[in-house]
Amino acid sequence: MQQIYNDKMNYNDLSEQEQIRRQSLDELRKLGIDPYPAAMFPVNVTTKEIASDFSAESNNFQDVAVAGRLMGKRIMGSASFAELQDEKGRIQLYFKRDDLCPGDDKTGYNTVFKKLLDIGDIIGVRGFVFVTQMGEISIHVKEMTLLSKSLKPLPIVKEKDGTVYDAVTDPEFRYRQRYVDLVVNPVVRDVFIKRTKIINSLRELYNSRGYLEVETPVLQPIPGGAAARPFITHHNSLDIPLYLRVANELYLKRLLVGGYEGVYEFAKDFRNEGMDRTHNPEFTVMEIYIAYKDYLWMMDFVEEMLEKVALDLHGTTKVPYADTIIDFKRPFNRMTMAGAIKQYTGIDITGMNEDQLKNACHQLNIEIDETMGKGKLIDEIFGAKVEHHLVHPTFIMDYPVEMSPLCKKHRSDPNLTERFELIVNSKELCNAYSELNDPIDQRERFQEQLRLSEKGDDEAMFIDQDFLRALEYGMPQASGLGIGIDRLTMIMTNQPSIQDVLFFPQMKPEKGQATRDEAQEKYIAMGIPVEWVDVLKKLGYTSTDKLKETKAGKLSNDLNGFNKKNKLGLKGLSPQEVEEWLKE
RNA sequence: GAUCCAGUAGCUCAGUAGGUAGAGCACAUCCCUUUUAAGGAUGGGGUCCUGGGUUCGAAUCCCAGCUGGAUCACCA
Repeated sequence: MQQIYNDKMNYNDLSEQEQIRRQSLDELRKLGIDPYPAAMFPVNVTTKEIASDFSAESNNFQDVAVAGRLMGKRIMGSASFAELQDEKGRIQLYFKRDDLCPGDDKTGYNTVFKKLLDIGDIIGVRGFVFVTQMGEISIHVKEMTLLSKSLKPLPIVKEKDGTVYDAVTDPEFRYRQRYVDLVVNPVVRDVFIKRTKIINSLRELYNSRGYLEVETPVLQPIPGGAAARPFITHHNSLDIPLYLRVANELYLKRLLVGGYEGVYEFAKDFRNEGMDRTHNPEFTVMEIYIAYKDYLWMMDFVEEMLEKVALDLHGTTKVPYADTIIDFKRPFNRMTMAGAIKQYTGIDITGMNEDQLKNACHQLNIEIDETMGKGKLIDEIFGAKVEHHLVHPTFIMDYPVEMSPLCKKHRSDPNLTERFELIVNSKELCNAYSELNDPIDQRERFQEQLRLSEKGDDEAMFIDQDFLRALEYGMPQASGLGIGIDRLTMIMTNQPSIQDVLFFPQMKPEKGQATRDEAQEKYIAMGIPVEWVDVLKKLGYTSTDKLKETKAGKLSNDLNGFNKKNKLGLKGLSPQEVEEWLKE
């Protein structure tokens, strides 16, 4: 045991169950069994294939090899049943002592399987498939190989007739240790399979149209394409600040200038803003730009893609979400921004100037501040009074020009832009434009953003001179679209929180290891032997500063007492030794 | 950022007139020897989130903090 733990403190820190598993590990090695063998295990079938294709009549699957995690063990003397879980599902294993160990030596069953194998261990088995008296398809195991020993006990989740017992539900546990969540909550694994299916479904559609999947920079000198606060970083050899992208729009449009007629990217974007049920600092957006199209064409295309995703995933356009069913059957509802506001507030904002809009906000009890321009005021009204009504897919079109600096002016009203958002479940799911390709207009819009920025809007866009230069060479008319993939996944998989569709949602760092290791060096620098550092921390001397305020006599007493009480077996300390530590 | 709720065994959770910390599953030992979340018996396992305070005595009451969740604000 000592060889496994270079440090006895750590061993004592382990729970009883963890200590027992480490002892089992030791005993396995003594029996000549490598708990982490290198050789491949030749799996020839999955549990799902057996479950769906086995029939007693055809007597198939008579030499199967499956591998997975041991999820349950029921020992009945010389016979045992166990549950094996692989990626696709679970199957029952049947062990019979004399079949597993045909000779005189029954160690393989009595010791290895019954005693040294734990729930959570990864094993491979060979055998034949049969049906038990209870009617359960099972594998009669003739050979078993330990593939990877598990040292931490898994939470035990059991299920009977669709009722789950003791399910792991603590969100913090689930998000921080997603690997455990995935093992014990198969539904969670399924959500992420669906997420990939959604992305594949969209990609198939785009590729079938001949659009090109591309990659553009994540590190950008100017974070353009969206109004959002960026993360900032620094490049050492160039010695310049770089920003993590908030959007990839401006780069994809440069590619239209370059002559590609349809480009798309599934992009991770980063925004240094609040976190909640629908916002994570990094998130995935699909952006696509198609030359010679306009936003009206794009609306039809969005309907086509979302209907396809729903059908590919569910086989129907009707998708259950929370208490309702969202129907992605086309066509979707279409309203203009002004029309929607008029419908839900009775106020017609058409043609209003900034003061009139501020009045309207007062009238509607909407809080505003001095930094807000026309665009932001209208958006406030929409957000406060309209958005929450829009549960089923609804296009909101023709946004005011002030809030859409990258969008072409409306062909029949210069105060509006050719822009739409698709609102589903009261949240923006898609955003699309007839892209602005007039370089002079674009320059003026950027300058307007600059004025907003000077007014105090910290999300206003920067001027990207290279982008303007690209537009001056000429960009074809085009329509562009962004879809929030995380939110789309939430809706399509009926998940209430963005954290449920991200494998590793952003969390506050766990306190512990990292800081502890850093501090350990400080203790050692004081001349304290490594083996005493953990003892000090256990006694509450969590910083070296705290330590220096303590008298050497008391300290050596405390340390020696702890050593004795916990039978650590460390060599006792003299007060003189301890005094040396505290000297500077 | 504001308000509310939660934090007790590996997991799910009980536990207040303040008075020695509990259950189920898991784990260990023994018995049983073809089970279906669960065969039987016995047993081990706890920083009751952390730090203060009140008290003879705090898981429990008070204050502060940490972590998470919910709602709101912010997030075109």
